Amino acid sequence: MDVKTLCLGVLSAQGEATGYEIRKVLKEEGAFSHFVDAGYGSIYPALSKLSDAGLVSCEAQEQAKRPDKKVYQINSAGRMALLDALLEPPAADKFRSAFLFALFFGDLLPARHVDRLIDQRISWYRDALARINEFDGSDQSSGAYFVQGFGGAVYKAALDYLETNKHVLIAESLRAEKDVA
Amino acid sequence: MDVKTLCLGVLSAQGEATGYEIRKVLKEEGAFSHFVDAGYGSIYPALSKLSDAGLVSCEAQEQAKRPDKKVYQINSAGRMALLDALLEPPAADKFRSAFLFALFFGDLLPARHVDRLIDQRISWYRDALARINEFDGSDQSSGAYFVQGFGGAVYKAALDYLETNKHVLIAESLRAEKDVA
DNA sequence: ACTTAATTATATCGCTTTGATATATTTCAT
DNA sequence: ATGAAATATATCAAAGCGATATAATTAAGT
Repeated sequence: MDVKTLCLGVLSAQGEATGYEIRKVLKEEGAFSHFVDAGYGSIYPALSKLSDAGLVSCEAQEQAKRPDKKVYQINSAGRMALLDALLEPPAADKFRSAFLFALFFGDLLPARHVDRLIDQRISWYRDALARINEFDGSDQSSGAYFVQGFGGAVYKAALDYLETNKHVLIAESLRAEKDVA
Repeated sequence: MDVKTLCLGVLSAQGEATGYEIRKVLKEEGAFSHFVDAGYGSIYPALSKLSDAGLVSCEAQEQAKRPDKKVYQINSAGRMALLDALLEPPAADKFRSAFLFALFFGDLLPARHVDRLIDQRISWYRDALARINEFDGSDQSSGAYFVQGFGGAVYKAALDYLETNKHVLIAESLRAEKDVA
């Protein structure tokens, strides 16, 4: 997904925003953070290009002794460009997990390490689930609500699986360690 | 996740392989394809670097009228490097979905389009689920089995959610379209 | 009251990855 | 026999990533 489109989406949903604020929505506590990602290195150039293309307006507020604060806002041409992008066939979902890659080789690793890895991931998923359920559904668009529900369902399945099956893998891992000794 | 580590992992699990074969395991029907991804543009340079660093051996088989076929094999230094990499704290899981991003703005899109998007994603998840369940658990390591189970659980949750909640979103979308007309 | 840490905010830069493309042969199906 | 798909390596521009620099402001800890 093109970062320009992501920026247009955020500006469309949130009204005006700075690059800094856009990154927060895409990467940190924001509603989009669960399924997109973009850092400063792509957001700032994207906003410049959008501004050059006339898809957003940029109001530079002068500030004493620090760089101008640039507040961006989507315009009607930008809204059309966003729609065009949304109507194109979306790229395949992409899931990457260094955690699962490591667990795949769990047999080579100390049981203690595997145990810690899974525990950390369990608490990560717990946090993510809590974070996604924070949003109140009532004031959202039906699309946003649907997406939130999807995320919740997937997180819950991942969490349940880890909690239910953790001990099986650990037991196996401990058994393998004893065999070596 | 560094592509060099991914290559070491595949070579460790599969024995000897060419760059072409490694890509298949990481990207297409392979066991790793569900949670990692790498193209030729990163695999070939990674294999060269690994070879330079003495972590894999490379047997170049001369072939008439086409470039040498380079068969790589992990060695003991490579196995140690893999272990080192696996013991490091794994990067956070990353999930990206242009599909969910589009659905977030479902209210702006024609109901027919939303309908088609969801149907496509349902059949994608059905395929993925079938593909992941193809593997027979009996001959796998316990780590691989655990990872396979995780993938299956998550795919199933995603599929169930889409099938159960699709009609709600579509109904809402159709209602919105009538309101405009 | 004082200092430390976190937050706000923009920007750059090297490195890696991506996605597409080029090339050339063999194998399989029609 | 002809076209399509698979095998296999390689390169390249464009994009993105992660880390870092800068600098002021605000919140928190002691």
